[in-house]
Amino acid sequence: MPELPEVEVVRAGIEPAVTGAVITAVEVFEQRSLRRHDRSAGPFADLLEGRRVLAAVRRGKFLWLPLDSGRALVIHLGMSGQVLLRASGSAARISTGSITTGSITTGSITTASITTGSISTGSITTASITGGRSAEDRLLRIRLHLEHPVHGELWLNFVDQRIFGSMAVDRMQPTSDGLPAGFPGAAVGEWGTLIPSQVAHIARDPIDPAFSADAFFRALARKKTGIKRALLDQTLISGIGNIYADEALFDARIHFDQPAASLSAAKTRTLLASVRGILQRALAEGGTSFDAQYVNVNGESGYFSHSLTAYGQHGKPCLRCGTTMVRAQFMNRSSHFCPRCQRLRLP
DNA sequence: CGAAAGACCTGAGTGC
DNA sequence: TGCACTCAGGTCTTTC
Repeated sequence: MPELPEVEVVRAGIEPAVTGAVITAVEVFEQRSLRRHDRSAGPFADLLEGRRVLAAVRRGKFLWLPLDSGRALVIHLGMSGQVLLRASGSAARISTGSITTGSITTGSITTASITTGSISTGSITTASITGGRSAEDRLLRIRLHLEHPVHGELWLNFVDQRIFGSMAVDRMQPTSDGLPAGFPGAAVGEWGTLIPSQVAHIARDPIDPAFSADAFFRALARKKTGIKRALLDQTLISGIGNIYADEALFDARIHFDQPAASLSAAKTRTLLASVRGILQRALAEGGTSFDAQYVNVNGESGYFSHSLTAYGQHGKPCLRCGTTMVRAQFMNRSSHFCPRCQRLRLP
């Protein structure tokens, strides 16, 4: 369940390897991973091969690589997607029975063995071998071959168990406010204020300098739905998923089903501060590097699970008051909260 | 039009 | 051992 911090870790991780690189070849192993690609503009691979990548940009959970063709490669990780850098020719997809896949030595990079520890929330849980193929092999959906002027030949592997994630080549359009489309905001060239058409309807995320808190508050006041549903609505505020929604609501002491329009102005400001605090803390903990990108884009430990105070904490005492945390069904998923700190207050 | 429900997905885990 | 079933949830589509 990659949310904003996890996607930013991916963006920052691949940025130095993809910026300036030329896409020399594209392999698609799973057509369903191209579900969001509009073929009317041309076949996916044809629109990529020979193009140079200009940058790596993110808004909310969407990531895109602007290309010198004027289009962009849009990446969404869905629930289980990963973007993994590998040295060209590493063992993934061609290994035969070795429990370690992709052991490479390239410059400062020493290994790229796929993680064997379990990741607490989704993604690849083990490097289990099936028929001599590692999890990364079996779940590899798309591979881009890159030629970088400094780093040489690289593979960018798109790995995705549940195929909720996707890649697509999309046309660009100006942002509605004329401001930089995402992070990083500094426009280097004219693409800075252009956004992929399929990302244009997504709101800015709360750590975007151009995010409008007032517009968010006004949108909340208009909503005839619960606050958590509003937090998960990417057209109101982007980057928040089930985990960080629960964390922020716990921090702000708000019940997940509290009507959004019923929150006081002060309470909505508190909530936004909680959201920002949670995301910034996760970002600080998830700092990554080019090297780390070779191992596991979600970080070797997977999620920022060690810092969770609400999500998955049902049955454990509330960190504030000691009351047993509970889990409730909500939108076909789970909400975790403290029944004492986060009471439903009907108007 | 907005809100809610359904569809899309796979593999780990559970109960019988 | 095997089988049916449940669960995880981001986003798009369909329904009301």
